[in-house]
Amino acid sequence: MKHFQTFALIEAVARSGSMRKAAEDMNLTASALNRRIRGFEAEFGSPIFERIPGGVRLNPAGEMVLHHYRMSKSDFSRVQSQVADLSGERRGHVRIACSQALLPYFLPEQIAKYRAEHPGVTFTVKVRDRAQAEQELASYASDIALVFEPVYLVDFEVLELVPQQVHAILRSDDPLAARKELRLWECLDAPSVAPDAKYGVRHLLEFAARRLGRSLSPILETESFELIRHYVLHERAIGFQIPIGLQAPLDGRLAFRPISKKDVSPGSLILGQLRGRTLPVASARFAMQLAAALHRE
Amino acid sequence: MKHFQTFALIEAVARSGSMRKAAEDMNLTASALNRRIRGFEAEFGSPIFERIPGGVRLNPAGEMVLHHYRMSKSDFSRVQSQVADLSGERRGHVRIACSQALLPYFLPEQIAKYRAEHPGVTFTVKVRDRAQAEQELASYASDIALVFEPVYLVDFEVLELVPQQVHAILRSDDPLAARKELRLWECLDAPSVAPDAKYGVRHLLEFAARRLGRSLSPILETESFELIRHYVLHERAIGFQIPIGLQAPLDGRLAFRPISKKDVSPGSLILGQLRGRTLPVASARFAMQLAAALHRE
DNA sequence: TTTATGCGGTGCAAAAAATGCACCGTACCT
DNA sequence: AGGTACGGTGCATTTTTTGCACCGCATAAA
Repeated sequence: MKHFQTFALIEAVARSGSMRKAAEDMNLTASALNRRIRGFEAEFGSPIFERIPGGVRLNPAGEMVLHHYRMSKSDFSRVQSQVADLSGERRGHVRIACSQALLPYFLPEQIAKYRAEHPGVTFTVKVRDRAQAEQELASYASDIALVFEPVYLVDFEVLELVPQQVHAILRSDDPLAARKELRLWECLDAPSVAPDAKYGVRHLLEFAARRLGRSLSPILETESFELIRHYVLHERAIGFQIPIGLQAPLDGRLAFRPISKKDVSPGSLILGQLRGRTLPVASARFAMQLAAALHRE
Repeated sequence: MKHFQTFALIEAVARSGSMRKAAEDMNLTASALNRRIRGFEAEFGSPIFERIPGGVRLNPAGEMVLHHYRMSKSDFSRVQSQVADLSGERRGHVRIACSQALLPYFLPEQIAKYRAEHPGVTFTVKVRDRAQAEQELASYASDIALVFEPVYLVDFEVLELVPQQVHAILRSDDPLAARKELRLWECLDAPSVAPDAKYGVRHLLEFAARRLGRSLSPILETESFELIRHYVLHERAIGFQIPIGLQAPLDGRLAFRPISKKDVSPGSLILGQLRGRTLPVASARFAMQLAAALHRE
């Protein structure tokens, strides 16, 4: 939208820390950009950038301005979306920040389902860890978040919460695969393939292991859940993941077994939005669909 | 602010119901205005005005756009005010909607007191009845409201509440003036001068009279509290008012006596703002001063 | 029914605003 | 000391906005 143009320029400058770089990003010359910034500052009544050697940086006033911009922009697009909705168009764009575990099965299925009913709606999916996901909401960069074991929960409004028990991922020919449920110490005895420390699954495991006086010493530690799933096919090892990210492949070479609740307490997969915010129609409806689907999980 | 210009034009058109009139108000030609409106509608994706014979009218989409604008504008000026504040300037503008009773003594004193400390702050005072005052807040036309016995209280956040007993206004030579406190039936026997039905004082009196099986039959009914105060000097009659709007004139010709709480229950004088809104610095500080002053009443 | 008035909308030329280019002074880094 | 990259500015150029004149249309008065 045109009336936000100056703010968009400000945001670009803030992001790149340099007027010239921002000017290039936004397809105009540094001089024009410079004048717009200075024009805004004059009109606003106070500088919003601190001029530092090598570039510029937002000052506190600028931070406030930028926050105002992001709020306004998001509210405006909400209005736009609601208007489109009441004219029966069912258009819109949904921005989601989610944990990795939702990528292989849950989200693609849900998005496809939604788009089957509303082909005019488009999606942006950002993969974020639990801390970043909340940041995404707070800066109005995403509309809804779907994360496992979020951390702060400030300004985070829970729309749906579903407990997820940590599961072990192992080869189906592994002796342990014969069991219905595994105990944690059984898993700790085997070589393990674990997600990075920033993930909720790892956190739950470490906590539970410490309670047993043991510790997790993975032979492979990674940020990629996909790598975990595939690695256990190549070496006898145990991976960990929550069930929503798991689905038995057709060839039957992998098995998933829950770890006993006596050892590892279930974590929460949480669907949420920024507290107090009114979402655009498409996002709100999609969030409702997600909530219903999670409820059935 | 320049980036709100198009919205300001939209607001002007909505207010006057005509592009040509609005164009004149905003000092540009109808053609330019027309193009800006159409340009906005195109960019927005939907018409916001309904073209009717004789002019235009906002459609529901337009209502939403206008509401977004008023919110954004108010938030932007809050940011501006906070920035000015943190640079130590103490500038700003406070917009108040209040009941008539506050005009003679309370508000002028409070405003003068505030301006003595912060000469850079200016004020707008709108006199509104209790229903209109809440409307003022909801449309972001005023920052704070100070009203007697507000009606709806939806989206109205109470900052301070002070009970006010209805007082009778009479000539000091009236026999009843000898009493410390009056009973309602005494007042009903005398000719009365009452505020209009939309005011809280009248409402409380009617309610109390009905409880006694009596009714108020004023010889003079008016919207002007000032007229009430002055009329009782000319004919033996009883006026009604809350004490915050009363202060004995120097010549001692008027007397004010509370009506017994046994007959008329006290009403509430309420200071409030729009629920959930963050006020500009000056308004917030002035509201705090008002709250403190009311607390002492 | 005719006429008159006022409305929104449009083509075109003039005015205003934003932009691009070339250049300045300055602070930092090598 | 020299090189580089930064923000800022004067001026010609381009883009956008505006004003004027005018159209078609609907309502209201003659």
